[in-house]
Amino acid sequence: MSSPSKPPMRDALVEAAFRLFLERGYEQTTVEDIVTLAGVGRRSFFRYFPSKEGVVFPDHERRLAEVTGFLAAGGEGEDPVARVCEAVRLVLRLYTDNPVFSVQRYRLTKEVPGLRAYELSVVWRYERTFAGHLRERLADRPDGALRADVIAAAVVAAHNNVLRSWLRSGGEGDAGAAADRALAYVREAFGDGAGRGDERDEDVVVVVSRRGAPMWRVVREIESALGPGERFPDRP
Amino acid sequence: MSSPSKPPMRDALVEAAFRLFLERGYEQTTVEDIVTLAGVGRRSFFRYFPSKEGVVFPDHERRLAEVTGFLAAGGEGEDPVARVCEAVRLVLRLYTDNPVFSVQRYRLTKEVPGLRAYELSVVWRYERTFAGHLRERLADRPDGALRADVIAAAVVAAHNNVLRSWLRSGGEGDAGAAADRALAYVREAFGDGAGRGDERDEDVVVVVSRRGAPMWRVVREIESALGPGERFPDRP
DNA sequence: CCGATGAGGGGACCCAGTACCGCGTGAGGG
DNA sequence: CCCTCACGCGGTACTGGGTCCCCTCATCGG
Repeated sequence: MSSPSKPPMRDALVEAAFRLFLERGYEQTTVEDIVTLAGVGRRSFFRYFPSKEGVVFPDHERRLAEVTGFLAAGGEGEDPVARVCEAVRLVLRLYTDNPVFSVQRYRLTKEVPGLRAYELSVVWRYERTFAGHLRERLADRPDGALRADVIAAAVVAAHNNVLRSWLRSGGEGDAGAAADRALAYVREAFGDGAGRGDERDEDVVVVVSRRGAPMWRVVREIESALGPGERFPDRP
Repeated sequence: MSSPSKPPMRDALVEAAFRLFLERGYEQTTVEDIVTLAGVGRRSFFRYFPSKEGVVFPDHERRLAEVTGFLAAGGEGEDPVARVCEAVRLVLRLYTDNPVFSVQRYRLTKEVPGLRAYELSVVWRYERTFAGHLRERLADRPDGALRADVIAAAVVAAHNNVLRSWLRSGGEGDAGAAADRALAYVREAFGDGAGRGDERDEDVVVVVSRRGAPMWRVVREIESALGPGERFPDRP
């Protein structure tokens, strides 16, 4: 195992840190204060957390690894967008499984700019993981990388929207159901997956926007969109 | 004016900072080194930039203010998504107007995690500005806030995708045109923005996605998209 | 009994960021 | 002409996050 039973010292540090952060504020608490309360050496703090901000998000590193594994374990024929949506539900669960802790942390990150920045970088790593997964599966599509990036960002934004309003409510309500609704909106927006490759019946998708143009211009635009040499044949 | 003529000292600091960053690396350069090269006091550095990272993104603060003003100046009847897309084009121009500087900075941010985090927080502020604008205009829609957040994230992601590939290419190619394509994809995904704008020059926009379908099916789809009774006439 | 290993502690150090003060300069008023 | 007040700038010292190096000590295998 890579994580052979949680060291109790780590938990003691998180415990002590949050006690002090909530009591006197994040910036008014030094690492020295934390390790003193926890009864350990200052050096040990940085053995377990990369920075003072890191102690506020103690579980994300592991969850990121789990998410990566979850995506890699997906079957080949599966809808990658659906897979990513399930993965983001895993992330949401990291919050909803510990409502009190998450709400406390939310109150901190809302106030302290440094913590917001740190959280952004954490979320960014999730998003890049999702985008990477989608990029691989959408590589053969036109603008596959663009689609992957946009869809990943939309999924994360939907997750964040649901999470934030759940946190603002103090951890009340069914965040999971709200996430399902939000993610359904996203998937619908992208044609239920500009990613949903071959399970769609239609093998043709056409979008036409016409604003009083003569029809021959419409035809010309379509032909140029189709590429050189393509012309409209007669119908059977 | 709120910015009464650029202080030359500020530019000298940026100049000196980038010279050293590119020469010996970001983390190997101290603020002391920068101010020594620029021939000013250490204290002055922090008068002009909030942090060492700040000197790498010297223009974003002003551009953010401009974007905020641009969005606020938008007419009421306008498509808010279109407005946001124009705003993000403003952000892109901040990069494309100075290709060499942007590419140099890109090489830095790519390597240094601290700079990536800082850039994330900068981008986040743009995104929240966009989302705030959309939230106001979509407030009456069901799930208005969700849509606003997701669309803002998608727009930013499209921008980032275009920007990154332009930066990776060393500043070659027409990033503006690529951005138009990418943003068109986003607007298409969201129903062309829940209300299209008519400020575009072209009176015809056609997007065709073909996946090995027979041409007559393409034609049929287009005709059905055009509405009942519409048929393709002969070209002149 | 001894050497190796690894977790933890201690102290020195670097540097970003801040607070405070002191200096020159330049404009305006007596 | 001088005084002074404001202001841009510099210098110094301090706090605190983060790193490095070395020490201790416990455990374990030989």
